[in-house]
Amino acid sequence: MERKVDLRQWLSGADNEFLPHISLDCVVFGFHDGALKILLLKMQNLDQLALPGGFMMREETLEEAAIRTLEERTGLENIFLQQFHVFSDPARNDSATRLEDLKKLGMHPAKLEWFAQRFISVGFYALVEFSRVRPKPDVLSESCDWYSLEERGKLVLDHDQILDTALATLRMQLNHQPVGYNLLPRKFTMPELQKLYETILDKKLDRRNFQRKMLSYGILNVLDEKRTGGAYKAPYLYSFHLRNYQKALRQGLEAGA
Amino acid sequence: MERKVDLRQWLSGADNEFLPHISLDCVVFGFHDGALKILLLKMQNLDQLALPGGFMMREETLEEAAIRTLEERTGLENIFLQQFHVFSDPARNDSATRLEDLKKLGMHPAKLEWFAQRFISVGFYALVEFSRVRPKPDVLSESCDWYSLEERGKLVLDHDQILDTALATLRMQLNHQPVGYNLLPRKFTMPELQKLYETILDKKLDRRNFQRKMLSYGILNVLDEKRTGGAYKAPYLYSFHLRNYQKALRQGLEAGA
DNA sequence: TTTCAATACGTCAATATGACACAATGATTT
DNA sequence: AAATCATTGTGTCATATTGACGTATTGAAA
Repeated sequence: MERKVDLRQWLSGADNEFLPHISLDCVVFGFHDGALKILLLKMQNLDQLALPGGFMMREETLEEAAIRTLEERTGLENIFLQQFHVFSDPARNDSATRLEDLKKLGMHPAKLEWFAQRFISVGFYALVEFSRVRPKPDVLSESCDWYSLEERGKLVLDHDQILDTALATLRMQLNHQPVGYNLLPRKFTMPELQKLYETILDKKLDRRNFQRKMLSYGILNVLDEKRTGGAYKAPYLYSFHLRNYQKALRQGLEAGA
Repeated sequence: MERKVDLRQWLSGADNEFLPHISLDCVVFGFHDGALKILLLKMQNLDQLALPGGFMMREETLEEAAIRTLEERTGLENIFLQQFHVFSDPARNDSATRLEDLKKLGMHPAKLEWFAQRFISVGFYALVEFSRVRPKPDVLSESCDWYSLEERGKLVLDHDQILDTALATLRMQLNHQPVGYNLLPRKFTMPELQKLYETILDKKLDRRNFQRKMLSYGILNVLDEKRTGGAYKAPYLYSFHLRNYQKALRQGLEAGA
């Protein structure tokens, strides 16, 4: 029988089911209104934002811990995620004010000890379909919401660095991971796909050349539908040809070069 | 004052200066005789080979721990290394025979406990210049030597998987990391560079097109020397134009496509 | 001196790329 | 109902890049 212990239970006094010194932080990417968004938590009574994170139970893998964490935070199952870096600076979480903040939240001193220890944090990035996410704060936070990359302020601890590394990784793996498939809804238009590439690569691409190259890979199905409702000419809808897509990713695309 | 505690000291009874549950394993790549080699340890009294690994001291980063480990194993300083994956399967190091083996080595029961715990291991790959390495076994092993990828047998625990992942990572990052610079001696010939690419990518490349592409990047200095001594026509020697090389890597080469 | 096999340099057709033109569309405005 | 509009779909063309291959050169070995 599986024993599920979440942070709320644990904070309320259950025995410690987590491995010490190891944590994980997730950069959850979504794509909405032509921009990359990330999921951030606002700590209770504080003006600081933080990446959703968690700890590892004694009998699960890092990936299982990340999935557990993200299912709680997003309401989604089968989340695509990749670990990308371990952050291990001894000073990364010994912020002077951090424990004070937690004490203010009324945390029991015995539990404060847990947060006082040194943590090595494994960074994951997750790709989710924006519209399907139902953000839910965790015990320590008062809100969980989408933020665009520009409007985020300074994040807690080294979370800015984690986010930057995630972005750089996403950029490097864009042609090797199913980024489009996981960030876009099942049906999407070519301009939407292009905008996604432009956002991640942070550069403009030629509309016509982009389309030519994308179609040449044979990873897209042109659907017999158009996206009506928008202004001006209605673009075709596409979906991914999953088998060809995965095959092409194994070789590595070269889109946006 | 820095306090250095190595595995030997620690095993001999010093206080535990290592973080629990966290280990690291290094895949050290060298290039010799036109083939990729990796550094492996042979455990005492056992026919098993293992990757060089170690633990993390309470006040160092993962990278510092890996460098410390590798300096001991290779005699080199300034080793190029990259973390590439964390291996966290709860069952990865609960081999039935493993503790028995360690007991046979005469390890103190108190120290055996250390090895009995669950470990999350961070995988690093390192690129070194083969000829400069002076392999040195650690306390638990009787030898430390180069092996070609083919002649290695089954490795301990999940080290086969770690090695395979390192290779796949190396292949993917070949055009983004200074692989040639770190694996080859300062002066090298074009055929040597090509063979390196062919080995890592595991495919033949056209000699003339490879040279054309490499030279087109402007990352190589043609030296006024040739490699004499070999049979037949003496090839030119090259060295990397470090500034251009690093600039080109940031964009990502496309060699061997 | 000849032979040899590998290196250096070059050619060329096929393909891919980057930059741009123009017609078609469907909602909005007149 | 017609004109307008910004965007989308398709196509062109000069240039650059690629892949495949040919030939001359070199330095050691025969």
